[in-house]
Amino acid sequence: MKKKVVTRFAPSPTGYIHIGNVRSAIYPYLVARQAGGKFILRIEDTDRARYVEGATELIVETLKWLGLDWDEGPGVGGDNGPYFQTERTDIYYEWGKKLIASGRAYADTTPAEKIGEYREKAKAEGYPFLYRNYRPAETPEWEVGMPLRFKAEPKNYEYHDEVMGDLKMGEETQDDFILIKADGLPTYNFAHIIDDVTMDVTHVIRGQEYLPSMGNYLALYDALQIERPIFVHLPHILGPSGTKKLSKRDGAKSVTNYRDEGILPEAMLNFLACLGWNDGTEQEIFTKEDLIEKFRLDRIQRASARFDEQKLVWLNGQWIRKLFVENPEELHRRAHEFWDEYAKDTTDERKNIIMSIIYDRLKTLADLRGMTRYFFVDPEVDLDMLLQNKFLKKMSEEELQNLLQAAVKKLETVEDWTPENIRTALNELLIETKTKPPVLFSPIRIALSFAPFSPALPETMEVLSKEVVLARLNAVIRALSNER
RNA sequence: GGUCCGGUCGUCUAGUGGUUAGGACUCCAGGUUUUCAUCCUGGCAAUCAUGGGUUCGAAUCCCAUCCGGAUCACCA
Repeated sequence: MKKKVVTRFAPSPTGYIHIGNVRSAIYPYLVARQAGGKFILRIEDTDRARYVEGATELIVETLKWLGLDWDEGPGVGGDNGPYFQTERTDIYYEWGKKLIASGRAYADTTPAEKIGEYREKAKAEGYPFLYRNYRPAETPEWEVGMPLRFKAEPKNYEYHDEVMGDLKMGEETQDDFILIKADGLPTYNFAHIIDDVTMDVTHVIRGQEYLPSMGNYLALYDALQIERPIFVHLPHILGPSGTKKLSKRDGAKSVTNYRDEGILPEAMLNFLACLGWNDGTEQEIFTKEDLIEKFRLDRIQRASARFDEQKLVWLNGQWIRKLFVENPEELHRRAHEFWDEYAKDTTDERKNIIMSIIYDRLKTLADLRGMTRYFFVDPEVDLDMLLQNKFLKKMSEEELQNLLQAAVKKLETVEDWTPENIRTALNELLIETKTKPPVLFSPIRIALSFAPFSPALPETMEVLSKEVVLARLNAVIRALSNER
């Protein structure tokens, strides 16, 4: 019988999840869901020095936001727990003892300074440092509190990686490495293998920085006589300069930063999944369901990809439009926290109307703040914006003033303030003033909003109300005459 | 330095022996929207890292070189 697919995301709680490492959560999730298997969240918290309070919550929050639900792990439990490595020490000790019994692990009380000396010596003599060349002759019986070291028996290993293909690890890649530290906690190198086997994990999906350690891991699977899982090593995501892998040290933003900047989780998931993966077609927009259906491990790119925020923003614009068309209520809900503080006293109904005329100009939800402020408060009159406009540059201030004056007079006559009536009035005005559309409508648009973008004029005017429209036009007329 | 991985438009990529090397983002131009943005159409843009082979034919197969990245912890 074929084994049930089990994948996992196993972050260490040392801070937020950034763009560079979230793919190692997305891909295992997709693999598990596609196969109808399980996706486990495991917290690798054995490094007490780098442990950050609250980091687990941050991880949970990020995964939830992206829509990556897990079947076992913090918050949901499961039969293979605990899901925090610090709570699993008995399991590691048990497996460590197996290795001691088979002669493949030994207690190593060599002081760090001594190891440092060996390393220096090897470096000075110009050959690679391998601890197994300095293995102590006599070792005490192991007990918790002593470092436990793997005893390498180097071999040539071959293995298959779903992304990288068939690979070899020579003897020089295998060494005596620490399994359990002096603080009684296991190292990643040991713990992840024990956890994976005890949790029946079938696919190890992680960043390719672990590739050079594969010799040691393969040796461990071998010594423990456990079956190797399927290996999937993901290429790195590079920062904007393209020269370095994205990392917190170099200011990589957290996934939730993008949420706060108005990126939709659907867009983020879509973007990240397609950074270094594609289905071979020209499709660009993928829903989570599309991804679950179409994702294939063997189509993951081998080369590192650069993170391009511009494309993310474009994709987000696509998703905002898609969401408005398919589920406007949901878009309104998501937009809720992004409205300008000036809008706090505005009814949801009015906000929804504004959204319906502005949504196709939004690239991020955060654009809402700057792009809709003039609906709530009178904008500051900025005559330069008016006078520098490409259609109005040639006009004198007097001409501009007359034009706006004419607009006021015309709009005053509109009784029933509907977009249709406004449109009709503006069209008549076009004929009466003998001007071209850009020349007439640009100053009106600018006078009403003083914003770089605004929706169609009649709709904007309707939402603003007749009184506000007339007041703003008059304010600009006054400003122009003061200027003269 | 040793080991490992990689290398197609500026960026993300399609491509597995025969293609005018295709698409997307960005940028530019035109059009629609009576303005801006959206949207549509078109354009710029890769001598497929370089040099050798193999072959009638190579981005695709082989070798070498170069360049880039990762990793060499009682971190993960």
